[in-house]
Amino acid sequence: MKKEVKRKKKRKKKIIDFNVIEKKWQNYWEKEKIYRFDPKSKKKIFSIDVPPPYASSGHLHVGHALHYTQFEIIARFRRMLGENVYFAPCFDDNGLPTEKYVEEKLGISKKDVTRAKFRKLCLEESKKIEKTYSDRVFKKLGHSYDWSLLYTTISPEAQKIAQVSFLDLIKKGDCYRAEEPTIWCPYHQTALAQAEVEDLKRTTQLNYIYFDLEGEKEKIKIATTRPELLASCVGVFVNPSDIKNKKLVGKTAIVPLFGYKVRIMEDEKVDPEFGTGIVMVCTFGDTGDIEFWKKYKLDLKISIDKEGKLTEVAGKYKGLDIKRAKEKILEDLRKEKRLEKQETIEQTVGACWRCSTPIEFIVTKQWFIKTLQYKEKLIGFGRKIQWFPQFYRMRYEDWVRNLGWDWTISRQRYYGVPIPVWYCKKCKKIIFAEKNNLPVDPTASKPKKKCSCGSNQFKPEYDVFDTWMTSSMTPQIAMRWLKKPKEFKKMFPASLRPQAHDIIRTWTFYTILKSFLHFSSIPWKNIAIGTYVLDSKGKGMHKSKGNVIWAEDILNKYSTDVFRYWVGIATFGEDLRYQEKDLIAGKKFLTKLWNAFNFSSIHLKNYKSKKPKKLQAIDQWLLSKIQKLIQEITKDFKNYKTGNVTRKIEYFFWHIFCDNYLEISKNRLYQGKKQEKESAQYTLYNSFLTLIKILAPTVPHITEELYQQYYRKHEKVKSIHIAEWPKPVAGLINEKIEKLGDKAIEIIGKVRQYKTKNQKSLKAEIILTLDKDKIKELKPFIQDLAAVTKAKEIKTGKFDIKFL
RNA sequence: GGGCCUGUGGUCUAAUGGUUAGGACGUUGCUCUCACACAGCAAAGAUCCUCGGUUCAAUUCCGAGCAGGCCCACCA
Repeated sequence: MKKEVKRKKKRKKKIIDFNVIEKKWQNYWEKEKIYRFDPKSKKKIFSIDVPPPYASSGHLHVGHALHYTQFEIIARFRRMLGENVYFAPCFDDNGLPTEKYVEEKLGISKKDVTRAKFRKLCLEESKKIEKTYSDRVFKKLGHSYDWSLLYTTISPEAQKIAQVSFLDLIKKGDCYRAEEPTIWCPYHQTALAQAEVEDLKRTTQLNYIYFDLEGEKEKIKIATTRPELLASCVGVFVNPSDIKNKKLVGKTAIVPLFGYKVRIMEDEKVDPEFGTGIVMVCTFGDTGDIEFWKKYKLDLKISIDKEGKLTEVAGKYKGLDIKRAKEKILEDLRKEKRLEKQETIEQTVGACWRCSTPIEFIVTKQWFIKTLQYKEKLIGFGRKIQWFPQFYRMRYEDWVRNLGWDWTISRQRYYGVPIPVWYCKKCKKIIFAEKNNLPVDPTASKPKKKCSCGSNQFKPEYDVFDTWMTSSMTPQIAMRWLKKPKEFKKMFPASLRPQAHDIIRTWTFYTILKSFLHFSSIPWKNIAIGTYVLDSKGKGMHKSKGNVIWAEDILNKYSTDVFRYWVGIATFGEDLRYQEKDLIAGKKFLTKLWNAFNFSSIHLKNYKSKKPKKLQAIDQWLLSKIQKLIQEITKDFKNYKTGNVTRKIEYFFWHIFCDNYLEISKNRLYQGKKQEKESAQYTLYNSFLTLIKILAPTVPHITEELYQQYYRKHEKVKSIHIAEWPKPVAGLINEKIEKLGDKAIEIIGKVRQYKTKNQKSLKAEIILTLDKDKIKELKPFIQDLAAVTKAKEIKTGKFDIKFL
């Protein structure tokens, strides 16, 4: 009972109020402009191409918070290394998510209001969300952005850059408008890029349909999941090696219900095992159809329109949507006894990544950027960039190699960057906006000059750009390509692009593409792929699975620095399982750091920053080890191996510094002679300062607090975050002394073990007997050895311990 | 179907071509020792996924397999 009371008292005394510390220093950093980028400085620039987050008003997933904090730690490290860090915060407020949010929040549909009005509403809402987001997320997480460099993807500057990019590519011949089969979402009624298509698993009916053969009694059976496309059938194919069907080649089939004739041809791509081994090609059911259509120059019969309804090509089925048309056509086939059977099969189809509506392939006029002809070049540029970890480069290369389409950049949406183009109503000529008038919204303005045909009547381009058209220019937007071309030149290519691996095929690819097309340059020297957070069982976190951990809950429960410590154990490119015990360990670590500081500051009260003539052996031992630590973690940081950094510091601090060095030094600090004490104080001062410096990028609040409490008055620099990163001093590395010190610690361990086994208190006084050689060797450590093991006497002989 | 990554005590992980495979969490015992019981000390706990190969020597290198994860493609 007494014990309990005493325990509680003690505990109360030592608790750190993280909340107070965090707010205090966040305000201080802001007030003192600690993280300002200095455009005039001659220091080496480290520029970061930050992923613009979509500022959702909802909660923030731990994975997302980790991702943004992970490279923020790198920014802090580089700043302390003495580099001029260009770290611009940003928001992505361009595109469908914003449209959807505004529609939901205001209870309107974009179709109810004018385009201009809707865009205005989107802008207003984005601004509001971004404000709360930056306060609640970025500042709360202690991020060190230079807020004066903020940009948003819908800002006039960003729009201008997207439009300039477009015009430049038109000029270079890398951008064109064409009527092509395009990936189409019938729900959103817009074209999509290959990257926006996701797999959708579903069960469907495979229908076996009889086709007549011209001039023959025999019928053939064709299996299809899309009977509604019968009206678009433009050819029938079999595999040339398919014995049972080969005889059909060259004959003519008659399409049921519609009665027209199509040729039967052969192609190796046909799988003789699927269905009946006979395929009908329609324009268009899937990418295979497009391939056949192009390869054999088949007819074009468009039977599905932009809204997903059947066209006049489908005759009496015109106007029906895909689902109804399928039902009706199957019904009619059944009536005509042309439907042999139906099989239920599992099928994966491409679907719109936002609404999961299966995509269609529709021929429309769209704008494209050339990609296919540059594949090899783009792979080459990918190799000029350093990837962390390196294997992710393979993902990029695989994607580039397998590209099947040029990039469709036009979207049939409302909110987005407009395509700066008009069409002459009279002669249909395309009129491009003038570069110095950008950004321009063609629906709200007119070309400055008449068309060359003399007409003054124009039809604006209503389409807007794919959001990646802007996002692919983030290095240019972030570093003010158009506004400050001189500074831009100094910073480009950027130093670092941090990003998630799931958007290598989009963001990475498009950014490299643009940089290649506009500048013949790589966009950044390094790309670091962030950590992907899984749940404790190793599964991805998804709202639908109910296993999501919210960052806010963790921050409230454990504080920002504890959260950041957890971020610190992650390594770029490696998955991390979320486990609460990791946060508990982080919390313990910070408490230990706090306590070690309390101890140190007591003994450093009257410290005179003067290096003693001779450092004692144990001090040399610690200083030697710390030089190596600095060497290693500086290298690890440069290679984005942040997990190693944290692990190494943790081990050093806990086991070398606290468990051994401090314990051994206690005697000297409490009752040592002047010389001994000064040596210990010097070492303590410098090693602890080094420790909080190397921890500062990861846990910026507590390290600032400790720095300000004690070191500021000695070191003068106004924040630890702009203090100089420790440099390893080669002269302090001493292998011999390290080995001896390690041996002394080994002996201390043995003595402790012996005492525990014999159920003696660790304070029990002993006589320690050591080999003659060992005593000689360990002479510099004998005094410490005696003090820590409570050895009254150290004698020569075989290793032996006697209790007094 | 193709590509990439991973596989170490109960759990999470580290290092390593050659002594007792390191640490954290958890478990057990002892100790409030003057920074810290959110601590210290100690103990128990591992066929280093399986099978082959290279080697004097493999948990480590190579190959195959199994399992998990991710990306991509195909699916008429």
